[in-house]
Amino acid sequence: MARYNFKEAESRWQKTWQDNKCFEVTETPDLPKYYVLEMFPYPSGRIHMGHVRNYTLGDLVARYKKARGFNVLHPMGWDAFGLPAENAAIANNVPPAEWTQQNIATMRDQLNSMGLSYDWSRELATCTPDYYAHEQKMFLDFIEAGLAYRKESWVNWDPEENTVLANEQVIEGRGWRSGALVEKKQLTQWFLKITEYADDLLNSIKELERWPDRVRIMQENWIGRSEGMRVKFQLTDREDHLEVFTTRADTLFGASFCAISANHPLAEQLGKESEELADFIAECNRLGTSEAAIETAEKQGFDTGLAVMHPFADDQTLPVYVANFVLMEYGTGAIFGCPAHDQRDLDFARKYELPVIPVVAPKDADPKSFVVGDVAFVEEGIHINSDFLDGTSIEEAKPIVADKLEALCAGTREINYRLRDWGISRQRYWGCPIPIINCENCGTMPVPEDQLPVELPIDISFDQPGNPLDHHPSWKHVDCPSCGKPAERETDTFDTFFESSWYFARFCSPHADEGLNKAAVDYWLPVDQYIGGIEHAVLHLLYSRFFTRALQKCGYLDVKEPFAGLMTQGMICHETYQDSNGAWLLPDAVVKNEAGDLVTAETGDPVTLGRSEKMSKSKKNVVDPEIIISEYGADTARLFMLSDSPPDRDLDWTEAGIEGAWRYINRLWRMIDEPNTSIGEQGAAMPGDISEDVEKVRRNVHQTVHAVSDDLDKFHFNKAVARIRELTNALDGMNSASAGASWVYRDGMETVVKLIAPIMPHIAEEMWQSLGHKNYVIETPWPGYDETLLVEDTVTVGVQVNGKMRGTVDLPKDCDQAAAEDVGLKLDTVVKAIDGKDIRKIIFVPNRILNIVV
RNA sequence: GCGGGUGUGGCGGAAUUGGUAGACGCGCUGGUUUUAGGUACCAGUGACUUCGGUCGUGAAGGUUCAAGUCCUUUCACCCGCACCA
Repeated sequence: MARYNFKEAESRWQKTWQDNKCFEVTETPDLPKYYVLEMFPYPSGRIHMGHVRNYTLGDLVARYKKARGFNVLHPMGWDAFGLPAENAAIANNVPPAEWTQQNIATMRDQLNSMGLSYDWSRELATCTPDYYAHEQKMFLDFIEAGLAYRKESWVNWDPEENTVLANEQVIEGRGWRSGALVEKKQLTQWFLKITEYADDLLNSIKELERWPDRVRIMQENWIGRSEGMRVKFQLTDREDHLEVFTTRADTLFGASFCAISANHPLAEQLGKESEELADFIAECNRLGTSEAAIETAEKQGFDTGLAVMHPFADDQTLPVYVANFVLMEYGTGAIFGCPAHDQRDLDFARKYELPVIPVVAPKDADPKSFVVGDVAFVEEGIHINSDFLDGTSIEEAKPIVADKLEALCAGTREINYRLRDWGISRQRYWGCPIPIINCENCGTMPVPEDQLPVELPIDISFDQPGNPLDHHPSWKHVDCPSCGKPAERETDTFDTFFESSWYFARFCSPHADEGLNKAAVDYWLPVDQYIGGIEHAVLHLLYSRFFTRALQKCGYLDVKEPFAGLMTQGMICHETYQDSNGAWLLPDAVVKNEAGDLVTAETGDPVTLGRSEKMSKSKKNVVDPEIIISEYGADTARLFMLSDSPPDRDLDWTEAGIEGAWRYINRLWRMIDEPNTSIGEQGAAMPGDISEDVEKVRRNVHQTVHAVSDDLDKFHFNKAVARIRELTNALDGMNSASAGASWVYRDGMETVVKLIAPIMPHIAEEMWQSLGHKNYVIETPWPGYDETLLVEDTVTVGVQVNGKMRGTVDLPKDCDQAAAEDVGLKLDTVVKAIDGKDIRKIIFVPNRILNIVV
């Protein structure tokens, strides 16, 4: 028997597809289009299992839709700007451009070895001027359209390296390389006005019907629309007042303090007068800029000594604190604290011994005795201790307070968003230069269009800390485009989310001089199916949605939503291993000894098995896809990726699972190479005499096509695989010599080949050829099915007594209750369970269940 | 802290609208062929059992003739949080 030679076959088919340009497409208006896109990778060096899963999913969809007659656009490119290239440059002294290009070359080869159906003629890399030139133009158009502006904003600052740090570079409040305490520092940066679209982005989420609910909810929460009040608190002994945003103005009578952010103008002003306060502010600024760090830090405050008047009671004053949990970015950067009904405020009040006055009590509670302990009362209730609000519910109270505050000119209704404008300036080298020139006389000048692109210089050095663009000898020195006097280029670059916010559009016309060719973009967009990691649920996807709107406003394209369908895949997990010293071990370094215990391959020392976790370099629980592909082939890897877990769930990588996939592929091959039933002639008519058993298999073929099509449409890929396996089990088990069997076997095998083609394209082509076909599977349409063969004429119905299963009966389909009772009541097990008791009721659900209640 | 998600045999997972829990695969057990081998094939495989049955979908309640599925409470784990991509 000839074993299936995957190595030879896979590279041969990959070459065939490429040589024949099988996946290159053009706009064809009379064909239905389908744009399937996987999130393009950052060229980190080698592909990892997450990529393999992502691209296998995309390829399956692309090939399936092609078989169903769509004109499928399926491109691939490289998200090539980013921090790792700079880190590599510093660590290994390789220029980022070179490092990136090498990685792209390696990863392109790796992707090709997976047999993915990409139109490589559309490949792009975001680090090439040919790509980023267009986004510089877009940015200038955004400024023109009022969608981009400059303002001061906070960054993580490493005082030792004199450099800005990313959140991931801040480890426990210290710089990852220097170990210096990180500070917050203010810089002037560019922002895109995503908040201008806050309502539109929020409302349109409803229309994204083919997006997972959880992503939609996450985006809704991220935008965080809240209706509330901006309330004025008059400062005592001062002219000015404090403005506070709140969604719970109804709890104003329970206010016991006000707190402002350490970065609030008032805090800064007071900090100049008090050294102690300045120290406290500095301490807050060491917390880092991430929301998680701020919210989880212990609540701390500093009493400014100032007080404000309660808007409803002149005689009542509240102390004003500077607090580390108040964010300047949200609302007005100031809050009023109502400890009884907000846990953070309560923690704070207990710490600083501030009064806790309950103003909402549960319906059945006694207003006089109701107290709040260490848990804030945040549920629905009735107002107490609240003057004119007493007795009202929260929802009733809100408009009453709002009217009152507005009447007193002490507050206004306001809608606030958690969403902040998108800061796009990065103090980094390896990114797209921001096309701006700063002139002492003329100010901030856009680079004139005829001077675009502003190219990133390649001759840079990382010898000194900070941004290489800043210390490049000549790059930043230019003449002002307006007055001609010496000026300086902006040395910041764009956030790399900038590139990924429009690449899906560039793929439609990857070589167009104008960037986005209107006709091409109109034809292909939106992306019909976008596939990628759940980790991008908010930022990348929200930025892209905003960017598309901005591009629409500037006349680049005519769609509002870039991605009509979205599928988010789960992560790849693997068991973890540690040696006796607690050091992590690669799966390769672990073997089973004779006793069946896990030991290190090298020394035989015992190994501790940890639970399966997301594959990560730090825990070494990684498997290199390249090794898997060379050992088992791309089809095996692809099959395994689709077999067990549904796409949106985490997937456990196991050696045994891969072996199972590999065995199945060999079995498929054997079913053509050494079939149990002889394979009927190609194109022969169906013989008239087909035995009952064989007819059953024939039905199975049609039922499988129906079920698999349905599963693929719903992205239930693991179920589709299971159903195909069931059909192959049936075909393999036929083992008959009749003419009818041979005909059904060929029909079945041809169907199997077509069904597996999107999953295991190489062996599908190979089998197709072995079945005597001269064309390619990728050119054949998806199989159809005969409706009349889908329904069985008998069904198995469960028989229960008092809801407990007691047996099953085979009944003609759609038979009536009397017929079912006839058989069901005679079952031994049923008779026994009834035990002579009176039958009170019989419930019958046709074709499903017969339940006898006694 | 806030937000989101997951939980079913030894394991990954199936299970239309509430209607035969465990499809398909992995692993394991026994057997056959005798394969140099991780191959192939057949049978079995939720737990307990006095072999009559009984119990089983993270836990505890509830609704129902009937609950993995609906409701309430609760536990555990995972992910995101704006300069990683």
